[in-house]
Amino acid sequence: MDQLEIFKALSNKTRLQILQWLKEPENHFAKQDHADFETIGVCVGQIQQKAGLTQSTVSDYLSMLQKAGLLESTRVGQWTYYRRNPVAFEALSDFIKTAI
Amino acid sequence: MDQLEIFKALSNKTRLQILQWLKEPENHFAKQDHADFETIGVCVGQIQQKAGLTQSTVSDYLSMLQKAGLLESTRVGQWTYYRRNPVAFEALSDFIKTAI
DNA sequence: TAGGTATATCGGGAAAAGTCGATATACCTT
DNA sequence: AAGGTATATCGACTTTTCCCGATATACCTA
Repeated sequence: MDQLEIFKALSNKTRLQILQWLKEPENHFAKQDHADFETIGVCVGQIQQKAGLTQSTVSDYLSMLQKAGLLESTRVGQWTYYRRNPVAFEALSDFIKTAI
Repeated sequence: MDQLEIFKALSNKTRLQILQWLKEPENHFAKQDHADFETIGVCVGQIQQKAGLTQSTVSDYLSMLQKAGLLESTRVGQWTYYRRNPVAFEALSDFIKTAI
């Protein structure tokens, strides 16, 4: 776990918001046709639409969050689904409580 | 609590390190003449020396951490002592566990 | 194979953060 | 009051981040 990389990933309003959305997908996204976002996540297009930024920016943001370990992704056909990685948040929460 | 401001404050190697030092001052700093760092904190000069950056940079960093709520400061004579604000870390740890 | 859709990557211009040296401020001592 | 020490603030330069448009890649369907 590279905490510095994680904190950098969290240092952006839109990226923070995306994480909040992905915490409760059913409250923030329309139901998807080919995937249950409870288990596999939400596709890039839906996140992009909600964020109101360009596709390239949102794709960048998601891969940044994934590189930091906060998100996981699954490719299914032409879609990439992103979802929270709960373990990372627990570890980070712990780091904050015990190390700094 | 402005989480975005907090995460920005945490997005720097030296600032993260300062927080780790201030978590256990007795393990990282020499005893001070005029103050007990367990209660009042560590003065800027000692932190600067350990960080190896200029005085102005470290002063900036400390005030940034304080603005974010992570540190508290006390002025005594010509010294300013900085110490952890434990409540802020608990709140942040909680935010990470419950909101994102 | 050709065209359509979803996502990723690349290159760049603008804005913000990192870090410094110089200077200002505050306080202490004589 | 004058000089010394500790910290804060300012201005500038460099590096990084933000966010875009354009293009590439991957996959699907007819």
